[in-house]
Amino acid sequence: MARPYSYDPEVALEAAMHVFWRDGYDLASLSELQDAMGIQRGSLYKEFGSKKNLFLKAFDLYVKQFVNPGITMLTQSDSSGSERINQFFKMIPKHEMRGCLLCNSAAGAARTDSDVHQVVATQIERLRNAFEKALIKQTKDAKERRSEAERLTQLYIGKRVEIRAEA
Amino acid sequence: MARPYSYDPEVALEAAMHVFWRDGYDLASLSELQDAMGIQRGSLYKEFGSKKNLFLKAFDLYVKQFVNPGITMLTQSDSSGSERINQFFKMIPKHEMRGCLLCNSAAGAARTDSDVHQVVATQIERLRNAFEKALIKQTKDAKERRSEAERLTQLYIGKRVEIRAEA
DNA sequence: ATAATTGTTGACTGCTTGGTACATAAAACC
DNA sequence: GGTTTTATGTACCAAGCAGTCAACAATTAT
Repeated sequence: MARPYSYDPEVALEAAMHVFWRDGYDLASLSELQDAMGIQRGSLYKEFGSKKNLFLKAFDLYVKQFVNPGITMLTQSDSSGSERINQFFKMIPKHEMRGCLLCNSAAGAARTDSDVHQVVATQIERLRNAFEKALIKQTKDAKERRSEAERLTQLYIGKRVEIRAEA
Repeated sequence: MARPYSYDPEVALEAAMHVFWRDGYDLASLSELQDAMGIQRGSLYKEFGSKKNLFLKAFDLYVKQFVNPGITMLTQSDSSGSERINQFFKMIPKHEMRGCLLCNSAAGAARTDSDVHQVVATQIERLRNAFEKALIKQTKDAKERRSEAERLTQLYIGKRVEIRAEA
């Protein structure tokens, strides 16, 4: 009963995700976004509402595609916790110029906008909890386990930020 | 033989440093900078040339005021290496919203501009070398020492980025 | 066919940005 | 006191930004 889409919104969203990943929220201009997504500005706003909303949806997609597998790796139980943690850190690409969208956002957009702050904080907390779970057998004391999970989370963020900075 | 300054350039530079520290390079607008520095735009450009140059000078000042003391702490020899490393990490403010200008820049401006990239990379390397020196007695193998210094550097960056993100 | 609905397009708006130009003010030298 | 020198203040500029809007196109229903 109306004109059909000339593009796939999910494909467009994935393209937007990669722009935000590469350039960060602030430096990702709408012109760049619409070029990468292959749509015009009006369509972009009709579908996604605002730049911030587009980012939040792109961030969700990133979580599904890249954060969740890492968390699964840390929390699955078919190998020892320390082995899973090792595996997790080995998975970090050594020359990924884009870094990690979660870490990039923590260092960037999350500071300016409280909605972005919230979703970023939530994912960092998920990661911390995943580390904590992976440590449950080898570190019996709950407080110590928590602080070790915090350290591992910080180490992960630091690695990704540094690799990105030096790339 | 000419009109004297109505302000102290060093005081103004320090004010600029705090703006860059709080807001980051991109979000620090010239309007904010000139307000904080208490000077007008013409004077700012006559004295500092460009926003980037002002940042580079402010960054130098930050290194003198905040990075060098940390490096001294790590490399002075009146206590054991592990004690100095502990001391270094304990020195990190637990609720510093601004984080660390070096780490913030590594995650931000350093990616866009190659001059900024260079000065940031240099300071990160200094920090890494300072950790390495602090480890010299307890870690005999040079390769292992190097990689442990890398880990400590990444942990430091991650801590400061995370503290800033969650503040 | 025609009407109704909804996606598409691209020009347009108002705003902010970093940077510049120029008239003016304040000092020192002669 | 006039000249020179350099800082100050401000109006201005082009470019880029996020976001809007109205004409247009493509489909379905009647």
